[in-house]
Amino acid sequence: MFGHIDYRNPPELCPVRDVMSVASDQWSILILLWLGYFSVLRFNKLKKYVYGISNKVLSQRLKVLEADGYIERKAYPEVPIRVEYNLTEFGRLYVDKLLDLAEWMHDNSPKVMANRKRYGLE
Amino acid sequence: MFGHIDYRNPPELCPVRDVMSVASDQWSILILLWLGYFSVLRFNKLKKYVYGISNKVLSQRLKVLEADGYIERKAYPEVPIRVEYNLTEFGRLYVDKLLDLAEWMHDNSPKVMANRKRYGLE
DNA sequence: CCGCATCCCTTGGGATACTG
DNA sequence: CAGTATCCCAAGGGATGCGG
Repeated sequence: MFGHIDYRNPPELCPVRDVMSVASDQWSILILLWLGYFSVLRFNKLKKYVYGISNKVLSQRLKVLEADGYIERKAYPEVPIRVEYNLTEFGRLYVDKLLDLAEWMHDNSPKVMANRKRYGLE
Repeated sequence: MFGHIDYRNPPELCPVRDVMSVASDQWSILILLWLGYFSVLRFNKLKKYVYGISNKVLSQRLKVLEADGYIERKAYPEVPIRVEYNLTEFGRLYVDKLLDLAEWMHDNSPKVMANRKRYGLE
């Protein structure tokens, strides 16, 4: 344990592992970052920005992120229907952390790449 | 793009996505956190703490983390062989960020869980 | 003890077509 | 337009046994 967190448990018994598995999922991170950048995005815009994501995965991730309280979904009953996604206040807090992390990775990716090369992988 | 990072690219063209895919992998995170906590760990200890990980995945993640420069592997040619893993200086920097994130998730997991319940999932 | 090699299996996820 | 439903595939990952 680190202070009070015990990762030495399966996800069912460790909320942190559980929460983390959603929040640090690759696709979810990208979704959150783009929502942070644009504030509001519709399904197909999101799909365009989160390059390579499929319909299925996008809608699945959006549902989970909504359930966990990171994002908000608003549907306007027009024809054709219009749906908008945006961060909640909670989600915004998390995105700030993600941005910090992303910035760090950007700054250090050259180092990582150099390491890989030297190591012989890739 | 956020400043200068363009996530709107496949991982091959976006180093950040690439680096992130290693660094924010679920198993890798747990490995790094435990190494941060104990400073030095041997293979089987690691396997014990990173609950649920298999031989195969553990050794694969260790190799990648080493290649990317987060950890260091030292093999002592005894019989039977002894191998120790520890963070590099670079890895330590990253773990500090992870710890911050983990702390945040710990603090907020009740909120997330409550959200989920209210949402009806799970 | 470390960790590779094997085998097998599950399941995440891609592509596409379709509907409210 | 926003998603669901379907089908299908590749690959990640678990368990185990062996070898250095």
